[in-house]
Amino acid sequence: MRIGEAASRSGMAAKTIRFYEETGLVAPAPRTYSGYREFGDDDVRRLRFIHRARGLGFSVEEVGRLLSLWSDRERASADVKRLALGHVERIESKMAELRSMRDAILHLAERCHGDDRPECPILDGIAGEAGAK
Amino acid sequence: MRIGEAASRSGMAAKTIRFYEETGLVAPAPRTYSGYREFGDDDVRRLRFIHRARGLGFSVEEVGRLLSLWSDRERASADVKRLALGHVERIESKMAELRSMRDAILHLAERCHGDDRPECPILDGIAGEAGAK
DNA sequence: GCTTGACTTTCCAGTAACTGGAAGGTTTAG
DNA sequence: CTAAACCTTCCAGTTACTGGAAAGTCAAGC
Repeated sequence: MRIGEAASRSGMAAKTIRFYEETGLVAPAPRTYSGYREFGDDDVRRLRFIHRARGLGFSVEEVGRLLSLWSDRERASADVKRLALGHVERIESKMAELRSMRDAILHLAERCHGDDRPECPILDGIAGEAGAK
Repeated sequence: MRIGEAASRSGMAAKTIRFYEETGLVAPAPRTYSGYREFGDDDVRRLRFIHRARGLGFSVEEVGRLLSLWSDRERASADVKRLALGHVERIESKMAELRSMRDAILHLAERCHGDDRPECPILDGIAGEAGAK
C-alpha cells in the first residue's frame, strides 16, 4: 500500500510518516519504480505502535527505545517498565507544575471583581507583592 | 543599568530580554553611545511582570495582552479575569490529558512483572488490543 | 599606558515534533 | 485522454528560548 493508506490505517498523518523516516525513527520504506513509498502490514503495525506511544506522551526518542525493546525478543520487561515509570514521573511533575500555576491564578482571580472597573488583583499580583494581600 | 543587572533584578536571562526586544514583546531599550542597552527601574518592573506571568504559564502572546491591560488604566478587570480564566481552562485540559496518559500507562505497568523475563503487557498494550485484556 | 577579565554586542544554529504550502510527477476512473 | 486524487521533495513556520562564536567596551590594577 502507499503512504496515504498506511497513514489512515495507522492513525498518523502521511507527513508525519515521512518525517519519522527522515529523522530515522523508522527505516526508509522501499520505493516503487516511480518513487512512491511502499508499506506492508508490519509497517502499519509499527506505525500504529508509534502513534499509540506518542499518544501516551512518550517522546519520539523514548518511542525509539520502546520500538527496539518491542522488537527485541530477549528484552527484560523490567527495562520496559523502568522506561514507562520514568515517563510517568515526568508526567506527574508536569501535572504538579500545572496545578500550582492554576492554583496561583485562581487565588488571584478569586479576589478580582471581574466587572468594568479597573482595579485588578490579578495584575497587581503578577506585578509584585505590593498589591497581593 | 545595563542588561546584566536588569536580568538579575527581573529574574530573567539577559538573552531572554534581548529575545523579547527582538520579537516585540518589549520596546527596544535606548542605547548608550557605545551601543549598550540602558534599563531603568520601570523596565525592570515590566520585565519582572513578564517573568512572573510566564511563570504562571501564560504564553508570550498572552503576556503581551496582560502587559497592555496592565498599562491601561481604563481596562475593565473583567478583561483580565477572562484572560486569566481562559488560561486556567487550558491548564486544566492539559492536566486532564496528562492524567489520562498517566492512568493508561499505570494501568499497563501494573500488569507488568518488571523482571528479566520478556513478557511485557506494556508493549503488548501499546501494540494493540491483542495483548490488552 | 596597557593588560586582563567581566560585560556587552550581533548573528547563526539548534531544540521538539511536527505542519503547511509550493511546484511538479503519477495513477486511475470515467 | 483528461481531471481528480495521490505522491514526491524542499523550504518555511511554529514556541520560546538557549548556546556559542567573534568582536567591541569598560573598569581596575600594575
